[in-house]
Amino acid sequence: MPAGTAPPSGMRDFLPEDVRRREYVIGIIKRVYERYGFEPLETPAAENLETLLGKYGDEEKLIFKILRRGEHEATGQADLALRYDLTVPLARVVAQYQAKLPRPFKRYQIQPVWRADRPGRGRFREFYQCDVDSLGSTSPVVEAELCGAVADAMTELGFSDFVIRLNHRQLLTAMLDSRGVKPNEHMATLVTLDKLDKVGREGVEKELEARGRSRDAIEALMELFAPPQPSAATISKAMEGLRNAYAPSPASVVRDALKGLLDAVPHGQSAIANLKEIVTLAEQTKAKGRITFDRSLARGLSYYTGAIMELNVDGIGSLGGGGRYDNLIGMFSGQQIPACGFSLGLERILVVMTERGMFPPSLATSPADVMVATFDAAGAGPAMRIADQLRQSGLRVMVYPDPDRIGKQIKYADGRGIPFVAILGEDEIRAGRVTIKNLADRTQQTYEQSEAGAAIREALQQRG
RNA sequence: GUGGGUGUAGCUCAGGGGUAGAGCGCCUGACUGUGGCUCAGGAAGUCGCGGGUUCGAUCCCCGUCACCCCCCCCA
Repeated sequence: MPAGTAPPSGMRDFLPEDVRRREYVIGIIKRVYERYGFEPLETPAAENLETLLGKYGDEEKLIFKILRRGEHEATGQADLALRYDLTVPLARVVAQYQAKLPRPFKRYQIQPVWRADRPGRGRFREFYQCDVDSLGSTSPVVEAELCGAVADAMTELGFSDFVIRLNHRQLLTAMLDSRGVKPNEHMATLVTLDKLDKVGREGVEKELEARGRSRDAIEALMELFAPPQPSAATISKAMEGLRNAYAPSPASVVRDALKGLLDAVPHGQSAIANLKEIVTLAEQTKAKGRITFDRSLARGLSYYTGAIMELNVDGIGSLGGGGRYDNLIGMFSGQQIPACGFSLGLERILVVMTERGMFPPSLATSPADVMVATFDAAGAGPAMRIADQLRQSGLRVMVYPDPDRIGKQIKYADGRGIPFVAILGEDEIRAGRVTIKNLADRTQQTYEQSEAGAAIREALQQRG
């Protein structure tokens, strides 16, 4: 086996069938985002290295760096890097074009990003993100609308079991402060607590112990982050018919949970008020009944400053996430512009949709409606002429290029799912006619060449 | 980065110290202007790579690489 024909690890080739599926999903997401007034944006694959550094926290080791070129290449130094996400490039763009862009500015962006991660199920080194962001407003309307747009897109894609988990960075900070966790230990502690939904309470306690936390400190943290679930009955009622592990909660349940937290963490007051507003507003959107408050949701990126969100379905990691990042743009321009966004992971969505068979059958389309078959080289000219004629009547037409045995040509068309073959032999050419063979019902009929297009269109319509 | 598993034909995989197998796919013909079925034939593999043991290794041993799963992290 000749080695080295596989694409780089964690990166994929997309064969025609793959591209159709991807474009189907991207098309739906775009259409939904456009409905909310988001505008398209694209940025280069690479950014100056300094643009990316210092924005992500300790995930920076996963950035794909690009060596300096030419005579400087030997230094092994990098000056560029492939973009790690779409949010930091957006912040750069907004800082760069402040005068040109409206405020608020709403944009969506669907492009690949690169991470030097170890590939795994639903995890790639090159993958597409579908970002929506609103810049220039601190209103909770922004968060609520983003949740609504994401829920709308998921629903249009056919998902019925997704949940948007919600939390707040400032609330997390207040919670950790209240239990005596030092600010420089916040991130590491949060990363551990974030695993509550995956490894459970025991797993988290073990990991905290391994990180050197005292038994008392762990108790205090768990009491706050993983309290016994008094409302479990309410929740299970609310999620009747849903089989996912993440339970959406009615807005009232979310508000009750937040009220309870306020007593324990008075310093989280403004964050809690903010979350309540978001949840209440989101009730008026497609996110209604999809949102749940999750006090252990942390998210790794360090640029978040306010509300944080994560989109989940059962069986795979998150399908997307986002949050508010009011200070990021200021890192580029000096002028603080508040911002909030949400990112959908296209590949994860595709993995789940493929497993669940969520693509419409019409996606398995053929490359053409008609294939023109000929018997000898002399037929090539007439074949191309009639192909052109058929295209003008709105059909997708390909010409089989070689005068292979006719059976082989028909077999090719059949194998590609092309429903009709236009047979153009000596007899037909002489008579100015063409034989149209319907592969599905094995019938064929000879037409005047000028009438063939209409006949095929009609037959196609009847097939649906 | 950790633990486990797998590397044999284009694909899915079987086998086994003595020059390599199946199914599917592909090509040719039966059928010189008609596909899905059938039949006959054919092409195609330094058995992941390097070393060791052996008269002889694809098989046993050591190393190495790649891929898959778990942990980890994320989209």
